Amino acid sequence: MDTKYLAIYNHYVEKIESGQLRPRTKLPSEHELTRMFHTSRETVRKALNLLAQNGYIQKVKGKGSFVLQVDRFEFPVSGLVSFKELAARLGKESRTRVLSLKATAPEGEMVNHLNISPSQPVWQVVRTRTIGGETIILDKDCFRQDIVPELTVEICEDSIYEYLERILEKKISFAKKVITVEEPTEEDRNLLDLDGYPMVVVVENYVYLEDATLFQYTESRHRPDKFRFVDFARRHQ
Amino acid sequence: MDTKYLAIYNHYVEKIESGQLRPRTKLPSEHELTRMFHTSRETVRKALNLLAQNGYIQKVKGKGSFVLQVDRFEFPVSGLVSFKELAARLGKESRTRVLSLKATAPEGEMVNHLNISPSQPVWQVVRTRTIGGETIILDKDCFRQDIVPELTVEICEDSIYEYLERILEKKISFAKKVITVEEPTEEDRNLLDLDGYPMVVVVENYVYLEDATLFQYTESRHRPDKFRFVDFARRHQ
DNA sequence: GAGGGCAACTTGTATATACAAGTATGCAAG
DNA sequence: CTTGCATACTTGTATATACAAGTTGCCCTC
Repeated sequence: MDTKYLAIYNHYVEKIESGQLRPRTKLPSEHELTRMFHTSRETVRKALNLLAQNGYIQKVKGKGSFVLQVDRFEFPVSGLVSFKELAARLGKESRTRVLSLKATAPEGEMVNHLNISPSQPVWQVVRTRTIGGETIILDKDCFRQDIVPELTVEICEDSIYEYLERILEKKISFAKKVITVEEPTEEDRNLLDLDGYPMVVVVENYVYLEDATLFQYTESRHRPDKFRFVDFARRHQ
Repeated sequence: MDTKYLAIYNHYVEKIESGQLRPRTKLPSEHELTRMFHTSRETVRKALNLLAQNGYIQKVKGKGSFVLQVDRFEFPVSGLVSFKELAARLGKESRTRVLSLKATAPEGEMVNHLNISPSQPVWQVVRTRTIGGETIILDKDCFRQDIVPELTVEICEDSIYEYLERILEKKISFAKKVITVEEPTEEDRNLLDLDGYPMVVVVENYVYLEDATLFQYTESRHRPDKFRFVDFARRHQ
């Protein structure tokens, strides 16, 4: 709700996600919107382009903007969403257990993943995620200690992202994800309710701040039957 | 190379992907770029915002635009890329085999997936993809026949996307993907070199045209060890 | 009735301008 | 040496205008 164009964007995100605007509905034309929101056409267009980018509407030259079907309440949603946000959306009972939390020098692969010197200490966190009584996700996080100076079990049980953004006022900017499928390790078998499943889905996550410094590497290991990734992509710009 | 801002965008995509511009390099300021490209600042900003969206650069208020590390030559790349485009990028020897191609009424699930009436005939194509001697992907495509009137084995062996865009001049606009992991079916076991792997990665793909009509549903079934999905996402806009 | 063409609409691109806000630099005062 | 401030830079937002290009509907002509 910061700027004008974000206000317009959020206004329509709400209307579309809540179902007040059905798919195939035509939005008012850009000229009408400028009148409705007492602003300029370029500002309206910024909002509409954002909506189109994120899959809410489709713009057709000469015709107008039309509401698309959104079904982004699936698990897990594409993009950058924390476990806590996800669980809240699903409305399911969930639990995060912190298995270990230690400050160490980065070990082996971590040096490469975080692209730092071995002398730069890091936080290493291992957590399991339980939904509906089943332990489904094993998260192994690694944070640069110079960026996250203090970390407690309580914070890890809650939401690390929330702590970073609200308390430390660090702004998470973007992330790269790599999804692969592997055989479970001994650790996976011990910590997860694998239920006989012979593979795990591994999501490697590289998280960057606004100044493009890589400050977190996460390996998220999922039981395959509970894994689901949804992606929306436009072919050309 | 259509419009000015796309020309600037493509100019820097090339320079960044080819390595001529190293990560952490600072781009010229927006004012400088307007002079360099003989255009206006807003046009430059359109190009830069596109670069930022797609993970090529990071814009920092008060500082400038900086080149990010791009490693999008991984397999398969995120977004909407056809198998032929992918194979070309990887430079590997690849082969597409058409196992069946028939025009039928949509069966069972297809009616739901394509959201059409049972009287609307469709093309059903089953293909396998072989890379480096191993048959790794099983593709089951379903196209609306009113949109794709003619389809031959030759086209299916080449690239259906290319045929659609170049010959039919249909413009693919966006797609939704859902990635899950399942146990292989009898069909998977017969047609793929599963090599003992007990699961397959299933990518459901819903492809839409510019007028937002859903015209294709594809189920792409991958051998898990050869599957890889890369995603780039910005947290806020 | 069929077709062409004009007019009025839509979104897309490009330009110019103004001000806000974050960052870096250097200089002067303490 | 440190602090604070002014200044010149950077990107972000907002506005107004013009024209291009695709779509729709209407009217006129044949």
